Amino acid sequence: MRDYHRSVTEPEPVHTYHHGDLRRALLEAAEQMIRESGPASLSLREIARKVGVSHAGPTHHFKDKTGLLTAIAAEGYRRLGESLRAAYGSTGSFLEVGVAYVRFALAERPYFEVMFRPDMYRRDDPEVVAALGTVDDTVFGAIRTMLGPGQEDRVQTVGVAAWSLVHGLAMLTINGNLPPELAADPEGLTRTIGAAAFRSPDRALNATT
Amino acid sequence: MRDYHRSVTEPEPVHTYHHGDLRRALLEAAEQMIRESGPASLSLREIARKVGVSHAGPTHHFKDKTGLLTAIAAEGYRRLGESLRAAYGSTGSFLEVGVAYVRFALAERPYFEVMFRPDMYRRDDPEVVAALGTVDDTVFGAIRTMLGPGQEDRVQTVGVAAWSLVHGLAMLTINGNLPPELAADPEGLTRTIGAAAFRSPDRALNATT
DNA sequence: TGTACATCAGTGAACGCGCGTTCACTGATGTAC
DNA sequence: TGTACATCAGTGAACGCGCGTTCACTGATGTAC
Repeated sequence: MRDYHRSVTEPEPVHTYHHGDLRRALLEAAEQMIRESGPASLSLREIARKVGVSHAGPTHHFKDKTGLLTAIAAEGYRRLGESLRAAYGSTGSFLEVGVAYVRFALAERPYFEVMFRPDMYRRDDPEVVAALGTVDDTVFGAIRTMLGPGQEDRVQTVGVAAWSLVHGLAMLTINGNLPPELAADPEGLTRTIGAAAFRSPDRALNATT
Repeated sequence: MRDYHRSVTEPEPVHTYHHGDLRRALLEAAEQMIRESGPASLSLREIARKVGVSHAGPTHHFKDKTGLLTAIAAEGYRRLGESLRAAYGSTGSFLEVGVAYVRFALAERPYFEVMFRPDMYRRDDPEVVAALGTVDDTVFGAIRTMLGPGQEDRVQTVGVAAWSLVHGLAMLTINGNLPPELAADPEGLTRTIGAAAFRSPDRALNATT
């Protein structure tokens, strides 16, 4: 249960016996189906069909449909946490954490979409809560470092501002609300507007002086 | 068709005859049902039931379910446009346009949620396109005024940055991702982070100088 | 003012569908001895 | 090494459900004369 995602990179373990790795296969099929048609039209029976298993099979690995979506959300938060941590670790830049957020939203769109449809899964699931905590730790750690000491009262506000900016940009890009020439380079766009808001006071996004 | 929304404020026209104003009644029922349980679980039959009409009734006013959702999206963009225009008209402040955006998202949440679920309605519907155009005109007009002449190349970037910020904030608030103490005052929060990013270069959201 | 008629909003039965979930089951696996 | 048994992953039939859409219809309305 806790390492099916790591084993994604391992060689397929030859489908002898019952199925071998149904749980992971179901999650991967679900991810692909969400990528193609969004999470709304997802059906347990169709996932089972795609994997080539009886439609009652999924029950043994996920209590019900919500259970499967909860597993997807948890995995999504885990991957997001890893992406953000890796970005911060390799660049030390808070801006690049934001860029990684947008990159994740677009590359792992199926996860991202489920994660932010809280009515679709159990938000109080322990794995979800734990993975979310990891994301928070990374982000707020980066903010505290960026702000320096004595700025604790600004941490939360800066966090929400940054999160809003990249989350909004990701959503608008995914939903096709942006002009094509901007949507074509989401990471560059993130750097442009992120830097304007968070990096250079003298070039902030305004004109009132 | 084109004025059912204006008549919302008029006295109920006594339900004699067939129904009188089924179209508007259906839209209002839909709005209320979305407010209670989100747009995903919306069903035409349930709307008809709620209004007290045969389940085949809606067909005469909306070709199909997508048609009804398209009408809701169009109405949503119309109302959003009015809200933003009113905010700008009465304050002349671009920041207050952003505040009005967030206010709209929370107060008219059913519309907002449908508007940004493009898979649920026909985005190329003429009414939708027209209403969207009005919104754009208002926003970009405000930006151009704020930036002043000779800044045409920054208009689009500033627009996307501002939109991302308020859209992200609205989504995160709606989805319950923000700490309760911040979510309690979304307008104040919008002013705080909006002003930081767009108003005072010397107080931008950073600390790297 | 009165009659005939066209319009069209709303009806109700019927269609076919795919869904999530339950349940008794089968049969391959791994383990105890 | 071999046998008996417990485990549990996956099966397939059955359930009951609500849905969107179609269709021939009814009956109230408004209009033409």
